[in-house]
Amino acid sequence: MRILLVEDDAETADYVARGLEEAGHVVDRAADGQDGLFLATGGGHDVMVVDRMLPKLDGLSMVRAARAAGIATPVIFLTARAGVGDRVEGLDAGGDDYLAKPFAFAELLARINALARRPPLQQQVTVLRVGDLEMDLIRRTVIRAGRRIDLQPREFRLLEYLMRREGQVVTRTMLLEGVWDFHFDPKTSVVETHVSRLRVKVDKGFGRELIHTVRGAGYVIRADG
Amino acid sequence: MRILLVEDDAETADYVARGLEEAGHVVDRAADGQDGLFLATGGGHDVMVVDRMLPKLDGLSMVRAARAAGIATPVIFLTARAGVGDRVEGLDAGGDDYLAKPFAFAELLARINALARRPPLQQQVTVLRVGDLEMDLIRRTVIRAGRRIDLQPREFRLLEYLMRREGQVVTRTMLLEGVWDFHFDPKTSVVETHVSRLRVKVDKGFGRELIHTVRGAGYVIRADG
DNA sequence: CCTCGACCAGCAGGATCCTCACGGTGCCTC
DNA sequence: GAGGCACCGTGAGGATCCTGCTGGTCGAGG
Repeated sequence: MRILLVEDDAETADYVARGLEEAGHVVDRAADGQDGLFLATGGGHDVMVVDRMLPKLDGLSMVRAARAAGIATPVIFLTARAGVGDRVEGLDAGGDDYLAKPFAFAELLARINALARRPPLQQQVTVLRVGDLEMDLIRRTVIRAGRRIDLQPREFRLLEYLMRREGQVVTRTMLLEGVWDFHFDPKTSVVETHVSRLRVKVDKGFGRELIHTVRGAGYVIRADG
Repeated sequence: MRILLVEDDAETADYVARGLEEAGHVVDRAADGQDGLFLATGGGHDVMVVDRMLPKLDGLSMVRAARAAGIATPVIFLTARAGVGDRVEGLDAGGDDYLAKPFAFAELLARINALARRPPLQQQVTVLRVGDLEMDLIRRTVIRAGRRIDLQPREFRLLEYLMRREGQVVTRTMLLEGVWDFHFDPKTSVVETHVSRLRVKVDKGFGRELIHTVRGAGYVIRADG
């Protein structure tokens, strides 16, 4: 999930961004309302987390402007003030939720999930399965045929990306964007290298291969054939 | 607080869920007894609010099944019928409280708060075990392979947090919130320092290690490799 | 048989993590 | 209230390990 974080306090921003990234999300950051609005209008975010008090352009105005520009992305406001009046103001401006500082990160995460219209925690997909390969997203473990497989962070993201698109050919460009956050061509064989490493761990010694190369196109993960 | 709401009538469910969320709780929802039971057995709820009449599996049976599965979470039943006989039935099944529809939301909230403050009647977990490591929460003692281990308060909380999530990777952010009550990034190596100290006491000299670091993610406690 | 894409071993740089010594804080004792 | 002690957070320095790149090799497809 791609989340836009607009927060001027560096400490809070770092904390939130770190937590979100640990939870597997991609975070775009802005330190003031002007930059925030710019990024927001770029679109492509699933949720925005916006501080009310911001330099240059306050959070309320930023969200109003974004809404006026046709951006419908759900918004959660962060604020030091927690009065009812503020809450109404925030919701009026097009905010969807509201969180008073200081807040527990776990709560923010729960609200983000709620807003993104994802089913609540217990119901989300937490286990991906392709053939006899199994990935538990919460425990962060991968098991094939009963044997645990240890993966590096990047390998884990790569495998997750593939497994979420079982049977679908995934292009290099998709991988570079979704797994590496590269929005350009590195002109190296990063992807191939990691697919190779992944194969050694996931496919080698298990007989049937799951990761297949589609020449000229990309890769697929698939249980059959 | 995390609340499980099991209610098939969408209107009532929306109403209750919204109210609870506004009161600062996190709400997990299910529309029938089967889903409800599934979520309930996932654990982690402080209170369950359950309708008596549910599709697939009625509320009473659901709670009985949950109790049988070792779930001690307090339950409040919602019901259209308000007879004394029903009340007894509900309490017999393992319900803790009872509310007849239509009800005032404020009353539900009050009862939830009352229930959550009460220590659950069933025997709660007082001993955590991971491999040959054993933590007694009441005596505040830790024993591994028959040898007693003395831990400092913070070390104890840290180990407890890990053990309660055996096999699950715990991020630094989770630890900072759950063990330190920090809602910001201290930008120091507090966590690492304490994990290090904990390891010396818990793992050193016991051969097999229980606390593992997952680079780029966090830590896990696990008995096997 | 030639060409181009794919594969992968090896390596260096850098990010992450571990450990340790130090000092601050709060509590207890006298 | 001074002194001592236990506990904990800080930050530096070093160890470890991940990761992206290079370049040689392989093999499919034409």
